[in-house]
Amino acid sequence: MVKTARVRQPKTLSTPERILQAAEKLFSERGVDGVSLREITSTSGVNSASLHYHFGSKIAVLEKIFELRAQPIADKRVALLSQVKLNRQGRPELEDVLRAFLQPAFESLNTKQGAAFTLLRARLSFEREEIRRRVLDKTFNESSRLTLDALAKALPGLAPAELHWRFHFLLGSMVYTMAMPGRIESLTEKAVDSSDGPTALEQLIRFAAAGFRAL
Amino acid sequence: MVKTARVRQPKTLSTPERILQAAEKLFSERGVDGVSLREITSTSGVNSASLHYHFGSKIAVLEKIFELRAQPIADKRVALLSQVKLNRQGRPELEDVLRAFLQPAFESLNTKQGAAFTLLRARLSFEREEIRRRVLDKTFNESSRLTLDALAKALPGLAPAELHWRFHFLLGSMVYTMAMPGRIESLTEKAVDSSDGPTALEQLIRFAAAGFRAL
DNA sequence: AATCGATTAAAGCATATGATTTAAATTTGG
DNA sequence: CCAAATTTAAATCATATGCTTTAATCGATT
Repeated sequence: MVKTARVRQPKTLSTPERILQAAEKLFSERGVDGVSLREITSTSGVNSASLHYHFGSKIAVLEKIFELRAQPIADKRVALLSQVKLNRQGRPELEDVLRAFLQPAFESLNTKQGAAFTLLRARLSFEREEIRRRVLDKTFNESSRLTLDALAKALPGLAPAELHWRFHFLLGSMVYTMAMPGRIESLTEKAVDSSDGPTALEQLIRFAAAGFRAL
Repeated sequence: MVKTARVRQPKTLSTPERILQAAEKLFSERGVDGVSLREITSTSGVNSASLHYHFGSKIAVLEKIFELRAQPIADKRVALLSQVKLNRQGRPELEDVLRAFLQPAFESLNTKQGAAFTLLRARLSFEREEIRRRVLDKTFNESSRLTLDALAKALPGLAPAELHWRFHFLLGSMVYTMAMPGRIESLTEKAVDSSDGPTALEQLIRFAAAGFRAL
């Protein structure tokens, strides 16, 4: 056994990148409070002084992660929403809106890095208020607002209160599903594999579309 | 300002009860890892040696909380499920099954104590695997299994895989809604008040029933 | 009054934590 | 090549943490 084995990555990654990658993984596995700076630095093979040099604090690392990864997802969401076709009445199809909203998050489950961030993002919905507000809301509020508008257009008869409740439920299903890869419900063990992004996406779209159309 | 003010409760509560109540509240607000033993003891006005005397560790406190509060909810669920009426074909109504499953959790939102536990339970869905498995799964698996069976009966045409996915989404919506009292989505600010248990319950039943019936 | 479980204040232990500093070494780009 | 930027090992700080112990006291039951 080599003592204090250096975990030198193939050096395609810069030090800040190594830190962010390790932190992303650790945060997603055990939450922000469950991870220490020392774990981040030892996992990434980076000196603690270097973390301090580049970021300054643990929360700053978290914020950087979001800055880098959440914005593209939100942007993609906005782009997809703007591409949704309108029918003769100038209304989008419900399923199209749902897909535009959900797809960017789910498709990132394909890459290892994306999956870690997706899990982190889901986990963060249940993190301490302070942390949540700091990084989550600001990033996703714009795309969520646009989605709500599009949903309202797709469902002209639906009262705003109902729409908001159902969007809330959709968020819950989405976040819960994204937060569960691997850790399968003991009950649904064989049937549900939340790491299967495409299937999860299609299933959720079908479920939610019917839910939104209720009554 | 009184120094080291003792927070002597009206002594209707025993020391273990005071510990459990304080821990329940703190855990629900900031998660298990976010709370220290010292916070629990100082909030409850109980000596740390007393916590050690009665429980032995932080996790043991958490397990005791679940032992006391989760079982009644699961029991009530089972009771309500057994009372669901069957139609001529011997099938339960979907909405009745959903209500039997959801009601016990949502109605506990009414009392302050119940709300804290409900929030804790929801939060725990996203806690470290080890903690989750330890307290969550074992408590709710039986009632969930019964619910799945009843849902299958209410939806004879539905493939098992679909059923499991949709039950998974239902769990997500439920947990997410229960975990959000107070901390309102900035977006749905006025429309959605997750602390309004009865409304949340009815809305979720309607949404989920339609979702389960999709296709 | 004596007994025994419950409770307390107080201190302690070993370890972990977030953050910071220093001084030397290394890498990088102009 | 050289100066600036980066990275490193190592140590340090003050504080927090989970958990434990001791010795004294309280309170109710016998």
